[in-house]
Amino acid sequence: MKKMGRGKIEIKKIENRTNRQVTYSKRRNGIFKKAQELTVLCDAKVSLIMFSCTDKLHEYISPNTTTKKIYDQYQRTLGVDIWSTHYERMQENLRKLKEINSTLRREISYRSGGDLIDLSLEELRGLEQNIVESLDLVRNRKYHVIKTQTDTTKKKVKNLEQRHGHLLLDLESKYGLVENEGDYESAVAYAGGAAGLFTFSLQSHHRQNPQQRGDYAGHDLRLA
Amino acid sequence: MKKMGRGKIEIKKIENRTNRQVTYSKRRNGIFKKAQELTVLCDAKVSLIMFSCTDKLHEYISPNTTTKKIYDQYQRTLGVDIWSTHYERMQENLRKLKEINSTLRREISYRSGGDLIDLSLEELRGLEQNIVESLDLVRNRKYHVIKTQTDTTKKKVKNLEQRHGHLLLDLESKYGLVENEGDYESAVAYAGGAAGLFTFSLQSHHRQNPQQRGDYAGHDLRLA
DNA sequence: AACTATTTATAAGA
DNA sequence: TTCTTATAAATAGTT
Repeated sequence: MKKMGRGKIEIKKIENRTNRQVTYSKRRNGIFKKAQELTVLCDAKVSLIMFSCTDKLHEYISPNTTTKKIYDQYQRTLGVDIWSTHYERMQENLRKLKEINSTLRREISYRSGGDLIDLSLEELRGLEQNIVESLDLVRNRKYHVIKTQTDTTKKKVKNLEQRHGHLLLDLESKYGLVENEGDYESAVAYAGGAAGLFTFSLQSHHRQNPQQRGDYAGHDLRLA
Repeated sequence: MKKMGRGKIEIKKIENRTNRQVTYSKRRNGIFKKAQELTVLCDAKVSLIMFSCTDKLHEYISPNTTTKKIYDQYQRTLGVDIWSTHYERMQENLRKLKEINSTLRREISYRSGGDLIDLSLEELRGLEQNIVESLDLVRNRKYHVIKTQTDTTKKKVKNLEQRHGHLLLDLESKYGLVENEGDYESAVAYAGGAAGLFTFSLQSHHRQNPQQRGDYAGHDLRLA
């Protein structure tokens, strides 16, 4: 058993994993002890955070303070805190978003007929013109949708009528002339699904319930 | 000269200021060296922040990393990060604002006649109704503004006419009958400031330049 | 800041 | 991991 070999080591990465781990553990305790002694002897505040090469976390923090406090003071002392880029950019983003938000709200308000007192006659004319054009677009779209739905419904009806006709012919060829067409409705019901379209189509002649207006103007857009 | 006395010290606050300062300085260097050695020997990452009792800052940070990175990893490792309250609340705020923004944009888009493909027939009806009502409000406001301006103009004209009449009477009483009213215009000019109102009033019968529509629809609302 | 007697930390071995 | 111990390193008191 040789006891020789204890001695100076070169300061470079210890390649032997176990050895490195042992040294890490020992020296870590050494530094922590030193940090604690410094804290006491010199009335200092120390934050010491270490990650081993396997990313194990070890920390020393002086008593009567916290990591956050040290860090806050660190930032304050450096003046430009290390988050400034990230953090201030965030703050700037927030500010911009709020500004844009407010612009958007104002625009919606104008378009809804609010805050008009702010607008000049010229601006009012522009706004009116703009709303008229928008209304035109909305109406065109509405008519398009109605027409599409109507066409679809017509096709369905036509299709049903054809099928009804075929049914009648079938029945006639199998059982002779059918005198009573009272089964028509049940035939439609049997077709399934299409019935709803009639209801919808009829609805398109009802007037809009004024309260439904809120669906468009009533988003709760305030911030929490 | 006694050389004795070097030796063990008790770990408690050094009361002598100078002594404490010297010890702080020496031990600080000692710890920094240890930290650097640990970094190299064990491939660890170390963040060491110290404040002296006079709040002087000293820092060691392992090469190839930053204090921010260490603290970010520290947070991640601890799970609950110490800045969550401030930072994450900010992030949440940003998210909400963006969401609201997008809602507002959609609403404006609908109101301008865009993205209508997304809307059901019922929604289109609501939107149309809403725009009709808004248009009404805008038109009412426009008429009100026009009427107010017209009334103001009328009053100004009436006032000018009166003053003109008084002028004529004055001239007449001083110099006898005035036959030529060619001075009317200069009299108006002399009244000052009111002339512009005629111009404005006349403008109100011009048609809106279509390009001015952009005043309302053309805000650049994209984020940078 | 430099010196050095001593204490303290620690590398290698068990 | 922890203990041991020879040796290296740190440092308290001094200059």
